[in-house]
Amino acid sequence: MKLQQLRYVWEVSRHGLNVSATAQSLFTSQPGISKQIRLLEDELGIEIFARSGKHLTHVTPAGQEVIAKAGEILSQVNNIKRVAEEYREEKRGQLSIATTHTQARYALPEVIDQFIADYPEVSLHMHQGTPQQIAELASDGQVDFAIATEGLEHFSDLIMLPCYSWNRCVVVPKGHPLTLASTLSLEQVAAHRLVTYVFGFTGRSKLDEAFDRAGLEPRVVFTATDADVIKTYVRLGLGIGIMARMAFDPLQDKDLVAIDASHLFAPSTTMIAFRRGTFLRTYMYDFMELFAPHLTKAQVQAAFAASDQEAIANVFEEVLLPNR
Amino acid sequence: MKLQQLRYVWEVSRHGLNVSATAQSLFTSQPGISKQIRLLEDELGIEIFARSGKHLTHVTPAGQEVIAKAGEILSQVNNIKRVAEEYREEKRGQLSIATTHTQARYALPEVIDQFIADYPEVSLHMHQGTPQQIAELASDGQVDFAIATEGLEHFSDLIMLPCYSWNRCVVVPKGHPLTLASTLSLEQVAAHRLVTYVFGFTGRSKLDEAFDRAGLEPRVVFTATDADVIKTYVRLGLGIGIMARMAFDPLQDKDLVAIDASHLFAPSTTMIAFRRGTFLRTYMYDFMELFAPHLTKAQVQAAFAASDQEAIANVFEEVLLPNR
DNA sequence: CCCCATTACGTAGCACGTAACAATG
DNA sequence: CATTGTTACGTGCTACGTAATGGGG
Repeated sequence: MKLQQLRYVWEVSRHGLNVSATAQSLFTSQPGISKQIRLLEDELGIEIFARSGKHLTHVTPAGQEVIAKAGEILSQVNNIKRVAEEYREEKRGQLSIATTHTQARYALPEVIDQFIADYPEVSLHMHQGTPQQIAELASDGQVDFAIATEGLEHFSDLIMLPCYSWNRCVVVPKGHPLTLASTLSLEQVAAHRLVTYVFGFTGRSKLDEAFDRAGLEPRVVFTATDADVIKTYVRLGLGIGIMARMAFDPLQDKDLVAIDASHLFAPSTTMIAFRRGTFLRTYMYDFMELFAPHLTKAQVQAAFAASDQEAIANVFEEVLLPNR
Repeated sequence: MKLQQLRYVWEVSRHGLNVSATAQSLFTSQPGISKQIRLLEDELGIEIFARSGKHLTHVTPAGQEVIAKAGEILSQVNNIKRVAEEYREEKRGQLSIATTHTQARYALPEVIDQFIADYPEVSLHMHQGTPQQIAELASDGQVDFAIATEGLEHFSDLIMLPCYSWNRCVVVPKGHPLTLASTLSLEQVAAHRLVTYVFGFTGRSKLDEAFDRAGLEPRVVFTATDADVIKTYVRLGLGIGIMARMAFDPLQDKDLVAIDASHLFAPSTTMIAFRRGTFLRTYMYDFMELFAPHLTKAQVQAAFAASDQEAIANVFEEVLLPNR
């Protein structure tokens, strides 16, 4: 059994059982892969892939298990490489983060600014996408961290840690009637046409819940995946905006007014997630701590040891007060 | 990075950093191992072993982590081989069990008898030793199962499952004054000289606890690691025996009398343990179920998923009533 | 008929063994 | 001086690439 054989099997399975495509992506020849897989199958005495004539049709049950374990092995191989990097050059390496617009635009800039000051030799890669895509990237090991508020729950191989809690504000043009109200009520909000996040983005679900519970049916006339677009359409008079409070910039948004709405909606918690069982570099721990000061190396490693999300939640019980 | 390189590093570390000895045990040449380790170190850019002149003195911190991960990988490689065996020939393979005299002599025979009837093609290996040795064998992956009543607790990479609870009897020669007592009391027992298990064997600790709690100081005049020796010395009149009830054989021990003592001591629970993260063959699950009928495949896999021993204990709460 | 996997074959690289060497306790 | 790890060197195996072959949809 060779590591390459395991890698080939794993990659072929990842490429939809297309050996030619796999060969291209690995910059090698396709007969080479075919042969190595055959050799592995011969050595093990089982078929990993079922073939009909000259096509791979599906993965056998035995193959499923072999591939899963091969994945584990390849992941550990990566960990070994990382350990080596860590000891060889502590302050050099790569950091790949996948996140949503909201985080990238409003939460991360100062963190990243500090980080590149601390680690000028670490090359940083940011991927932006939907919460779904973000979670998949982290789960596949293509990025080190996923940062998002929603959509990370359904990946059992991700460890999710709470970073900060936040709430919403209602955004209206200057002089809008709502600015006269002393305290905002859900009914007042529901009376207007709304511009807010697309479902599945940036805590949108908490919003729907609140209206639901109050028996109100909000007239959402426009949805976007980020606050910049929301603000743009509020300016156009399409409706009032509901968005993350941190996305309101008093300097740039002088023509708008943000009205606190934290008493109307349940707070959302932004999470950072990474693959269970991966070795984290020192600078990765430091990045987390920069982003969420309670995520010290010791705390994170405690969460590592915890088996499920419930146990992790217990570890961080007290730090989830809304602060933005 | 090659699997062999990882294997070499792992084995050298297991052999006390003696490359020559490692080479012998692996039936290969020692320059070969030296070279491959060097190549791995070069590829990773770190030293795994610290050298003084021509001797390996100790493992570097980086090496510690690399070796740990290499161990994981080798264990997964083994799992892959097992998966293949499982699908290739479900009813053939090996089963290695490490256990104590008590289990081997009194609890296992009928189980093994049934097992070899069910799986004539599985070659069975029994290792006998102290609870300590047993746990180490299982923890190193040298045996599939460890079966014992004590000494398995301190190995965090072992999953322990409760098999059955049992209690003790007092064994005396026929006609001994204690046979006249209606119900035995601790005081009565403590009045005699005792022959029982060595500390750390077969639930000895529960015995000491009971006397301690009653403020009694038993006169233990002889200790042995197994009941056969205990019975022998009871026959010699050295004292009265306290041992597992199941170790009294009404047929062979006609010259002795067993007096139930389950009301005097807390019950002990015999456990079966195996390494976390190893693939178990179908016949291994079946063996466990033969030994302890509540250990069905589903139950065992539930325990697999549980993170710690507490969680496992919860799974099996109700099956721990003394029954032997 | 195109796409794709397998078979055939030649080559370059490398793992491993033997032998000689060096350093340590 | 015995033990142990490293260097040197030769060889046989094998992984991989190119080219040719064969099956399926």
